[in-house]
Amino acid sequence: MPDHPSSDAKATHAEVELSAVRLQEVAEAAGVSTITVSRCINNPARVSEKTREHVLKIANRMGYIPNRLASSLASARSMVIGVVVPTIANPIHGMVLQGVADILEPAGYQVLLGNSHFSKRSEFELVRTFLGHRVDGILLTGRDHSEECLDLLARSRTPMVEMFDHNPEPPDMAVGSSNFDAGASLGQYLIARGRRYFAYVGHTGLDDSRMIARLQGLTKVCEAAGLAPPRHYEIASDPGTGTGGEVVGTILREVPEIDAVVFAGHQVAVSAIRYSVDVGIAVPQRLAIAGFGDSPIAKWITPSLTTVRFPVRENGIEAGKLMLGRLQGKPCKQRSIRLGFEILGRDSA
Amino acid sequence: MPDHPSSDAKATHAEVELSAVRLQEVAEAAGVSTITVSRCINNPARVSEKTREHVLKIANRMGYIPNRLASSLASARSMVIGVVVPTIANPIHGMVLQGVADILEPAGYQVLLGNSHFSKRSEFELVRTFLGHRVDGILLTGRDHSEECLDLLARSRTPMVEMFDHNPEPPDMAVGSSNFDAGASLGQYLIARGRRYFAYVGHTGLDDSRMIARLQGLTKVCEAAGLAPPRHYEIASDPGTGTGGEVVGTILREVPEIDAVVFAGHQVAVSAIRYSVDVGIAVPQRLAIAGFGDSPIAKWITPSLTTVRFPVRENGIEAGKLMLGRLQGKPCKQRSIRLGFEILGRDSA
DNA sequence: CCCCCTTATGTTAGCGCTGTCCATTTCCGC
DNA sequence: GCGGAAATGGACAGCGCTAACATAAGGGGG
Repeated sequence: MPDHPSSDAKATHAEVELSAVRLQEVAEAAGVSTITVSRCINNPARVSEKTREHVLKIANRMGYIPNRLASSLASARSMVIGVVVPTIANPIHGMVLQGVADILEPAGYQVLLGNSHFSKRSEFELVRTFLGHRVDGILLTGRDHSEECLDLLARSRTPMVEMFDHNPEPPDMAVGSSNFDAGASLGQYLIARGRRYFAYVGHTGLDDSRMIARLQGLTKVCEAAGLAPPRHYEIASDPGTGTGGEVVGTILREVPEIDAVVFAGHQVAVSAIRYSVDVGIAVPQRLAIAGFGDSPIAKWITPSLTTVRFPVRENGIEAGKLMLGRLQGKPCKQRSIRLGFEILGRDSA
Repeated sequence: MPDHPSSDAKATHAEVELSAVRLQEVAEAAGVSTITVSRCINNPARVSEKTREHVLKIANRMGYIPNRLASSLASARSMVIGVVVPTIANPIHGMVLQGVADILEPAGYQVLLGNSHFSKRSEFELVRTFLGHRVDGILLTGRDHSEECLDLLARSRTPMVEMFDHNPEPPDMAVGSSNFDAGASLGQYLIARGRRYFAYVGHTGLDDSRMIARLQGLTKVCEAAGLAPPRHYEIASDPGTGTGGEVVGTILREVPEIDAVVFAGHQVAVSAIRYSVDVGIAVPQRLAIAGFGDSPIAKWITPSLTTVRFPVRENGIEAGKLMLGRLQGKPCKQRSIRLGFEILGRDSA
């Protein structure tokens, strides 16, 4: 052991974090104080051009990478945004995330990602973790959150945007299309084309309020048209997998008068079309099939799928913009942005 | 202004970070030192059970959320892993990421996400940013990185895993299937089924070495079989969009003797099938069509697509495990994990 | 009964950076 | 030439936490 008791700890640390250039080293090399180097990087306007160029050149030459942990700790801004999606394996959320990143990354923010697996409990845990990382903002998917989660968010005063669902009175901010309206519109479209007996197929075990809102919208227009409410079925599969076929058989066996099946997702709807064609159910003559969400396969299958297109990437972009506006202290025009949707009337209904 | 000059800064900070409970407050409330509280959370074994329970109960009641910025700064471990993907909008990378997260999140690590948009320059910038955040490890997609990027990684001694491509001699660690071998295998499959004149369709502007490796593998088996090397075409579209049709027309017009087209992606291959059927090109009789990667639509289109399936999620899982092993200091069995692939011989070739 | 070893907790000194306040310099009009 | 405003740079303290060392307390064998 060396006989420099005061530098022991430092020496040990230096071994761990080998050769990391610190602000102070740059300052010494440039012959200025540390705060000046800091300002050259974070607040260039407060430093003369000459000094700035000189310092930045040296910092660059030394391969200096500012330690954002220290910076964040001292300034209480982390330049990190936490994003919770149900599952990143679903391309939809991938595209939302792409929109988010396309706005946030150029502004210098990084995305900290978490998968809730459609569980409010996991969402809460992720929010807790994100707050531990002192993220500057949090984006959540949907408008259905646990009480304690919202409470935590409110108490921590962390900006939050709900994405991918419409919420006229969000806890903080929100972006998305109305799933209720989408369900209603699709229902109207089908009713206008002569459908009278509906079934709606959701997914068990996915605590997804958007799929429920779609059913509620559909139910409303059924009632308004004096029709029976849609029969509600659930299948135990991921929205991403193609196992929507068998349920069609079940439905027609149990309630033969049903002439339209609306699926909560598009992949399952496509697999239902595939199944129906295979077993000789005429689509759309005998049975209309429709879904929510679009994909190449929905367009290319025969008959092509009548479905609802949501502006997916826009969700992410608008959410990112909303967050950015808040973080930059701009006056917020509106807390809730309502996005539209489009009924893609194709061959299956 | 209050007359406590020494507490001015603190007061201002407190206003910003309203009501954040600190370690010290918990310690005072529990009647122990700060380090004891810290240990209760991070190193429970080093504290008696009685103390731990008592402290954790109080921490919980006070709603204490440890500040990981401070923790990371002091301990030089951030519990964050940086992941770079070309674009998260591509479901493939979404699934890889899901695999990564499924391993890393339960172990207490968070994923910091970055999109390189297939640009090595962006990848480098992201790595720089990640290092600024002092991530504990970095996952990159593919094995094609800029010199300065690898240099930075090596100098910073940050663990790194290359995902989604096979690299027998990685800079640090690697996981993936050999794209060269996949190209070769698909070529052999097609040659065995009587194909003699190949075209390969890649994507312009996507600096994606995996697609090139596939072509090289295909080229090798062509040469080995005494055939002409594949004619190389490129289309200017995302792999995700379905614009592979027109190129088939071009190919057959320019080189009518071509009897097999291999696409670098599956979406474009599917759209090529769709196009061919529409314009009356007999698939596979007149023209074999094959691709890389699988999806429901590849299976369901008529004729269904002959393609190569890669173990996508496994890539993420194995990459996560490799990283975790390194971070936990376990002896590393192998630095490079070779994953397989599967030729899905279907109707289109 | 003392010593050494193990276990439990405390003390100290930072981790690398930035906010605040203050000192100095520069520049201008009168 | 002088007072004062504006521009520029610096000293200091502290963000909230943990590594390392120090100390205290218990426990068993010689």
